[in-house]
Amino acid sequence: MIKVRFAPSPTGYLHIGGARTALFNWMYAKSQKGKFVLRIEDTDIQRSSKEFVDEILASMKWLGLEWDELYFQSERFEIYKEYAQKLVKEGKAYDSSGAIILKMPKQEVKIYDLIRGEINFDTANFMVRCEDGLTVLDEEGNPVLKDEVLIKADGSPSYSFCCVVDDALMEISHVIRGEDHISNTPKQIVMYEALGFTPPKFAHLPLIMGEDGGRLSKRTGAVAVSDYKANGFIAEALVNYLLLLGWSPGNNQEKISISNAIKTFSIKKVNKAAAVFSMDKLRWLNGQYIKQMEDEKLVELLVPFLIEKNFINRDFNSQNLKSVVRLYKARLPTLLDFIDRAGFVFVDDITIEESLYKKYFSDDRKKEFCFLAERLSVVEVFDLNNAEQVFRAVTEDLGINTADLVHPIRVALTGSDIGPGLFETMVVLGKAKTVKRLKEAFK
RNA sequence: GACCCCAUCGUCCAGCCUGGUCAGGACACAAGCUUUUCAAGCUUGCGACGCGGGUUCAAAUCCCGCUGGGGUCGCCA
Repeated sequence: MIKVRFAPSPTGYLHIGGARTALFNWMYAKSQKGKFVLRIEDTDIQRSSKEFVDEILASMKWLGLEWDELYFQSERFEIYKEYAQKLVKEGKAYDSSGAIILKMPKQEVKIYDLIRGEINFDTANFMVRCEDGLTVLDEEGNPVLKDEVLIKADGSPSYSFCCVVDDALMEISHVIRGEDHISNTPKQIVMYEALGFTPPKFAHLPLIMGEDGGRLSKRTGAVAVSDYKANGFIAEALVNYLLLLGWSPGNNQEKISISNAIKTFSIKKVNKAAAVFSMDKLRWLNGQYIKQMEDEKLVELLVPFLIEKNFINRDFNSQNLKSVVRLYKARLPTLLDFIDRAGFVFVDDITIEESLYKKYFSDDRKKEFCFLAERLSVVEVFDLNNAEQVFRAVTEDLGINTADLVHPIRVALTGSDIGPGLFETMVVLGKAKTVKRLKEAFK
């Protein structure tokens, strides 16, 4: 039975790197018909918080990474203590002013990593060092090995120890985690051996780097999964982007659902090299998902953003909203862009920037605008066809170039000189607002 | 510094295991088409096997070294 786990620490939000680790664990479990365990590593009582636990659970659900079992390490302190004391009795660990410390044996440790192959360590390299960097020697002149803390002086267990005890007790078959954990794997293997447990198989995922090549940080883009949600990203798009970061179905496919991905997912095919996170590509992919999404679904996702902005209230007209959405769905990298670009539809009055005013309103078109407004105001059915016909007739009557009027009018109606076709925009805005904004543009 | 990991376009990924197709796709960038502006879409272009040695008839692919990047060295997780 394949069983994997994702073990975040609730000392911060679920970040993009953790999400990728969780995703790969989840995919591996699903592809192998195994189980996915979520283990909250809240042994650091000071730094852990309920708020972060809730945020992590919510983010996991948002991404669609449901778990089969959920554990909290803070509820298992007695178990860890019991195993530590067992090691003391067996002479493999010792007390030191309240703490329990594992005696580090001098030995070679082999790790078989599913992604990287064999990795060799020698515990002789885990030496105690002075502040000046020199190694500490014993009476015979041999380096003193650094023993591992199992239980801290305050009685709380150390990370490595809980991890080993839990993985063994929870019967985790594969430990899939970030590459930053390679270095503490040999120490954990020593613990497995001391406890008489068989170590699981390991797979160390390449890290995700920021666009500057360094660590992923706030400077290089959002880090928390919840920020991506708040910034208008689609969960499926983020998952799609993340699963292609270090893995590929092998056929140059860029858009792939998680359910299709698990059909061909193989942990052995995961890349070894770290990947740089590209916000540009994520935005492009997100736009692809938005463009191909059902209108109803898109409206549903947009509603919370619109309500928050006070653009609509709870009894909004979903038919109207859907027509606005249709107009914009092909040009949205994120849901937030809809708020920015289509906001003019929902507010009573718009403001026109000084620069746009200068650029498009330097010629006084008050007469033309009002003339058009009058003609539009008597249109019975304010649809695309009629709006365009009236507009064309007006430009013909006035002997004016279409383009000379189109651009200033777009600015007058939307507050921007970029956007969809003018007549579609008018229809979506509605007759009343269109006429009003035309009349008031030159006031 | 010590130990460990890694190395194909600016970025992500395919090709590597099982040497032999002008090294392929995507993002970004540039140009064109379309057009009522902006997107979207379509077409085209730009652009990489880090370096040096081997092995071989033949190396992106196998081996070694170098260089470069990253990770870890907490009674944090």
